[in-house]
Amino acid sequence: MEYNTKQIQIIEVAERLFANKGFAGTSVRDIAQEADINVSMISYYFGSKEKLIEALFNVRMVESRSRMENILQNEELTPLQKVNIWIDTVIDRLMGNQCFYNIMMREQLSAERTPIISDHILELKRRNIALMNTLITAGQESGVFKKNIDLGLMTTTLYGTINQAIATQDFYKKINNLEALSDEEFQIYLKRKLSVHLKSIFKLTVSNEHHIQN
Amino acid sequence: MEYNTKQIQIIEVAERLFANKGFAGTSVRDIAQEADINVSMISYYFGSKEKLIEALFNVRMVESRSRMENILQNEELTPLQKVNIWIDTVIDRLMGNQCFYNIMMREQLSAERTPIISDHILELKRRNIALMNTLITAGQESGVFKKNIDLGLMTTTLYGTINQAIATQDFYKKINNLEALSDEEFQIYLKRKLSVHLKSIFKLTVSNEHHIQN
Amino acid sequence: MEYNTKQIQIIEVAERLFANKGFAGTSVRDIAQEADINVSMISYYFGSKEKLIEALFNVRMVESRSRMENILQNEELTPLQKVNIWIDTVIDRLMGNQCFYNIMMREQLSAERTPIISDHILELKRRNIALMNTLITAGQESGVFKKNIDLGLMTTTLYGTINQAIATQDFYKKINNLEALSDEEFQIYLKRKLSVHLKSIFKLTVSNEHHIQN
Amino acid sequence: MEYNTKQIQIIEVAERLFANKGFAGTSVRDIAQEADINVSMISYYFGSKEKLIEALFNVRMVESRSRMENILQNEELTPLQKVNIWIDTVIDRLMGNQCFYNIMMREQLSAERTPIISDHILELKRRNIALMNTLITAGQESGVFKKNIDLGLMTTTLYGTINQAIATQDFYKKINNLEALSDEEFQIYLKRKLSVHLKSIFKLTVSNEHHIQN
DNA sequence: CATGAATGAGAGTTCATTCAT
DNA sequence: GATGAATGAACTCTCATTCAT
Repeated sequence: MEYNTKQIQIIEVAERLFANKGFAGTSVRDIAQEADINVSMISYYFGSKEKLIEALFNVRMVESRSRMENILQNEELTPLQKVNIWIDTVIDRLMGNQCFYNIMMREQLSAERTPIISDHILELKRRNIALMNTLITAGQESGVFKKNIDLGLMTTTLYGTINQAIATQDFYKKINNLEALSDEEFQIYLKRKLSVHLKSIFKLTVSNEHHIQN
Repeated sequence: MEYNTKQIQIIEVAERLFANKGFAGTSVRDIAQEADINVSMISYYFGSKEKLIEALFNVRMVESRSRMENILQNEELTPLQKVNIWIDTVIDRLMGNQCFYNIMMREQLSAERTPIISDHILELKRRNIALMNTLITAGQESGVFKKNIDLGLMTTTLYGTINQAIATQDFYKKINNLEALSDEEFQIYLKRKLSVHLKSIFKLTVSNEHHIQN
Repeated sequence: MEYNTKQIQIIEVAERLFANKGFAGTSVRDIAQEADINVSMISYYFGSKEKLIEALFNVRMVESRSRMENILQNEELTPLQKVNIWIDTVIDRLMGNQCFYNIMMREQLSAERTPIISDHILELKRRNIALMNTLITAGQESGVFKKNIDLGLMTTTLYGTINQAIATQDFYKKINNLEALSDEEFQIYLKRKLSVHLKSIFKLTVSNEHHIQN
Repeated sequence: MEYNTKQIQIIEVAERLFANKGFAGTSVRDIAQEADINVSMISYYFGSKEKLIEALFNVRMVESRSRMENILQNEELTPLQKVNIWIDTVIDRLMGNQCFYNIMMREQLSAERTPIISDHILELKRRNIALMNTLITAGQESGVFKKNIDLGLMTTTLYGTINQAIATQDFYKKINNLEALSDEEFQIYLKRKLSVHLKSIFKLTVSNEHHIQN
């Protein structure tokens, strides 16, 4: 499905507003005003407000596809290095698309799910789990990773920690007296912190390396 | 602030609906219908829809107060035991009030925050961080906990993992072929899994014990 | 029809609010709050909001009765003196019950009249016209008043001027730089001005005296 | 500010209803029904019910502007002739826009004034007083008008008498047995009566002419 | 192809009144 | 006799969408 310039523009405005005010809390008039278009354009271009958020998911989901497949194919990296790169990739992806992942989080919290969106999310998760499974299994076979790793929960911790960090970043800023930092500086700071934190957790939880180190 | 039986009933219905459909996505007529009361009752009892969600936060926040203070005061427990009990307490609390914590999560995701609610959340977090800080510091002083623990991120991982697990429980059920389990059974299963998983992470990340054990 | 203390209290509050915000613009809750009583009291004591304004008219109309009859019976006064006293009486009555006459004015402006109130007003006017008619006729017979006086229009001018003066008193104050005066002082000032003004008009219009004077 | 045909139509319906039932007593549904439009049109075209009445004042106020300025510029007329023409102009204006001046009267009676409307009224009055002032002063300078004329009160009498006559026209009709007359006939009759009556009052009160005549 | 006008449904809230006590 | 709880209707306004052009 291809979208023209105007549609992309609408989608981007909608993405920001849906993230800030929620889907139901955002009116098509809000979107139209921010995007500087006529209200009827949303229905005209997408059919309905519902279809607009579906379009948003289409665009963002397609974008995120086939980005991670490459990590695994690099044969020069150790499994742990791959895990670390993967962690950084997820951090970058989530932090770089906070609006979108905010909407996705909301959508997951919702009981009244739009099938198309649910399908998108489900597929994305399956793919992520599958990729990670390949990665972990390879590590286990070469003996550097523990057996009995609950992949589902590890993924939950990875995504959950990042999502929670994004959702509560204002609080984190306040608690750690980082209010002097600019938005950009703080984003970089938080990414770095999350990276170290999550890699540490994964190393300790997943790998056997620390046995040797200590 | 005290609420009568009818008000409590309305709050409970509202809690469920706000969790399922979001605040903006839930109309006062939806609530009235579910609670089998007249639409005007919401304004009558709470003043407005906005005030209703504030009342909800008042009730739930008051409930959760002074539940955890007791853990720390038990002098027979080791710091790690306290951390483990604390983890289980948080899991029980979040999983036992999924609706409410769903709403709280949504509220955090929102840019347009209700001041009263934001204040509630901020205060709750400060209290949690402060409590955990006491706990961790005690462990560090007795030498069983590592230095340089980022408490903010540890808390983020704890709450983030549980929240993510709750938000994606349907997916988790599907992935792990647990669809045969009843809702109740699955809740118990998930709690157990989360407990083991998070305790493991905390033990590995926070304590020095594994040096000796291994 | 007799009203108890509480009813009188409600009527007085209602009178002020109806004057300030209009009948439709005043809610029974406004009245109840100002009168410091329960909302249901209005219906309880008067039957309905509609009946309340009727009660108000009952009370005020009864009060104003038989006040003017005495003027005519004083045989020591000349017809013109009687007219002048009558003018002052009307000024005092209207200015002293501005709230009530405000409501009466509004009621007259309304197309959707309450029959009982309309009847009250109609009866009051008939009485006033009849009284004045006696007065004027006596003056005409004794030769001091002109023939061909349009009593209806003279009354219209009398009441119209006073009502207009009351309605536009803020403007009059501003125009004549009287804003330094206290409310009470200004009321006295305006009464005096109206008295002189209207007496002058009536003298010139009604009596033959100025022929002699000049 | 320009209004399209539909807006003008709505304004006209609103004018009549506001005059008949008051602003608060008229619902937007009433207006919509009478104007045969959808309820939402009022908000759509004017923003709100409040803005609708402001629009009404905008329209009517603009209309009445620069109508009277011409009277003064005619150099062939004597001051008294000018006053008489001015009286007829005011009668025509008020009687020809009874609905609007009814609303204006109500607005003046209200304590809770809409600033924009109050400003309109204030400005209109200032203009009228200023114009009349020019007229009277010229007459005084040429010796045909008395000194010491209270312009404010004269204006009050002029407008007050006409407004009162309009407000009580049903009563006047009844009192003078004019119920056989059609509405139109009665309007003409009343205009004529008011004209003679007010001109007489003004002549007697304002001019010195009658000194000579008698 | 794109637009602004227009719509009916539904939003949250307030209304005058009634009911049970 | 008096009250506070509760009601259903009505309020103004905004919603997503459709229509005519």
